[in-house]
Amino acid sequence: MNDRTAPTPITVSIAAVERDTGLSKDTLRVWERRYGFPQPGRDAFGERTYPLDQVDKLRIIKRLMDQGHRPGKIIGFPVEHLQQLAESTTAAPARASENSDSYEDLQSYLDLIKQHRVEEMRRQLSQSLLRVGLSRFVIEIVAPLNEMVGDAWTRGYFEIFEEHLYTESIQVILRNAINTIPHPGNTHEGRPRILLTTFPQEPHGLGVLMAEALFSLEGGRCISLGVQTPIWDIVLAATTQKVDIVALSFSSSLNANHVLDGLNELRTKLPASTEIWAGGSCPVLYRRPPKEVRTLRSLESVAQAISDWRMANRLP
Amino acid sequence: MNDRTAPTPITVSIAAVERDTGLSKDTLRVWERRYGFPQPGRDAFGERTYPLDQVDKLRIIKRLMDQGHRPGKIIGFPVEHLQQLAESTTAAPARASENSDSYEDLQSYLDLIKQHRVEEMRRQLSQSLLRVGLSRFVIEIVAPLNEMVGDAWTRGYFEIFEEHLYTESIQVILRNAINTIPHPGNTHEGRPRILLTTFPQEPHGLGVLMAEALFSLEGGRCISLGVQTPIWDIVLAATTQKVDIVALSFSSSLNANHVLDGLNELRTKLPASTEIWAGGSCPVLYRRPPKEVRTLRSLESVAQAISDWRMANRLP
DNA sequence: GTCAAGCTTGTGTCCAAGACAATATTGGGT
DNA sequence: ACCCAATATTGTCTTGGACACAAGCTTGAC
Repeated sequence: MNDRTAPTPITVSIAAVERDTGLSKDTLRVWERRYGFPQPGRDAFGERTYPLDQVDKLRIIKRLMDQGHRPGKIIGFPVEHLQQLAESTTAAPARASENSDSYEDLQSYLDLIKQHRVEEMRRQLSQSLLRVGLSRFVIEIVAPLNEMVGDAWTRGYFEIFEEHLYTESIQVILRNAINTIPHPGNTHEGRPRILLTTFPQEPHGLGVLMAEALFSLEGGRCISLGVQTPIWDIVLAATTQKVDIVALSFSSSLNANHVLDGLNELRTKLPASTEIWAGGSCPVLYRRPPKEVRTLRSLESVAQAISDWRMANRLP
Repeated sequence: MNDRTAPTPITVSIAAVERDTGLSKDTLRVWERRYGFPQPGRDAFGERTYPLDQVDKLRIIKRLMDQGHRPGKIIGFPVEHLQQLAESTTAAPARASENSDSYEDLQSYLDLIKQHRVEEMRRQLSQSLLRVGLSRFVIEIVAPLNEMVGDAWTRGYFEIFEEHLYTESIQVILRNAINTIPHPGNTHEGRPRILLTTFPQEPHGLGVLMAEALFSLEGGRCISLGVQTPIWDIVLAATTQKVDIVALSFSSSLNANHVLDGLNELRTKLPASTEIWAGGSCPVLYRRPPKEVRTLRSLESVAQAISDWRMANRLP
């Protein structure tokens, strides 16, 4: 580490490559051994020195891997081919299911992000929120937008920082809106009490925030732990906070077995009186829905779920 | 990695220890070889399994190293001795500067967390905010509280979920407060424009949020990317957003070399006209401050830094 | 045709002991 | 008391082998 790059600025150390590409040192060495790429030179001390063009290629490969490609398949391709591959999937698949009007609206948000007009995007989001109300805003605008942004990133149309800009904006708007929801009066005495968080492997927090908005609108009392809470701590928190429901959000990037195992473990450690609700875009939730866990297939079903809970627990 | 902790929940893998202590795998192995500590057991596959008490001791050692101690000197001491050492050097100076009154107040927040009275804590935080104003609230209450909560967690006094409850509460209060700051008028035309984020290894977002509050109060225009932005994306965002300053937050758990290398690399990739400001509790920032980077040793210096920038750039 | 279970291959992480540059500390000479 | 050189400490890099976990493919049941 340090400035070995300085004397010969055309090559960088393995630590720098790890930083720049996100590929671990171990991975870099094992690729070199197995695939013959990258093929760094050596400095006077026998340590690897990576030319910049190889680092660039590694960055592209990493990006394609994030999109689902496997290293062994693509590592041999020349850079031009890889770039083609990254851009070839960029074509926009028109979404037939959306009605054209709202789809146009949503698309305009993507354009604003791509043009980096963050303030204008926030202004328009706020306007939409005021126009349609928080519930419809979350269900009809934020949720599909999330998906479109995720898609756009997968296709390489968005850079990571553009996704960050979007996420931060939505977060600001949603948190602000949640703050304006009046605290539940005594009609339901703030029940159910709902603990919201994600598993340790899940860093995405927008799902939790959307759920918090909808639950709060229904008069539930939300206690959010943010993201990435270890299972044992979820149990501790649920117990000490005396919650009725533990609600979890799962994105599609998660490993199916981890999700199911985690939910089962949580189920055994929580008292039976505490319900577990799971939602999000993770496919396994709906293809092999775990027993003893309520899966919320869509955000529209949140209101019904709360209503069901109140019915079952004899609350108005 | 993964759930090898599940069958015997009292030990953790080397990757988990690296994540929790900030000590690299290489360092952990070489300490074991040289000093005989830590001394993890082995699982069925011959891989290291660290008991939790050893992880705790490692955390204390890391902390003492951040204060200038050297591993070889202290690694043999028993835990109690290390704790004494840690408290004798940290506790006194930090608290002495506070008047006893406010220290009592801060302590009462910790008690509220420990009793899980989240709503009451938020109410009191809001009151404090109203009483002293956002600037003093951030500097005199949130910052020392963060430190105390971090301390409490390393000592095992807090569970992870209690830290999450605290973090979430502060986040709600701060974001709400930031929202109420009126947008800068045309006195400074919203300059400087400041990009805020953290490096990929840094998941803690409170530092960014505190900085955003203070910068905004000074009339700067903040663009936050949230946490964990790759260096290359920081450069892209800084360019497209035409920011004057890139501000980064570093917690003490980060590896010193990674921080310095990352800052140096960022410096070479950003145009010279873009300043880099670095703040947070990471000791290396102040023990070996990198050239061409402005380090903000304390939150109080934020106002001065903004003022300096305006002076240097001929703005009122 | 759909889905679960079993099998094969790909892939990342871990292990070992040795080497050495970078940083901190000590000692000696002015 | 100050500065430079010698010495000690410490973190990161090296090699090649091993193996668990995940993705993809095939088989078989309904």
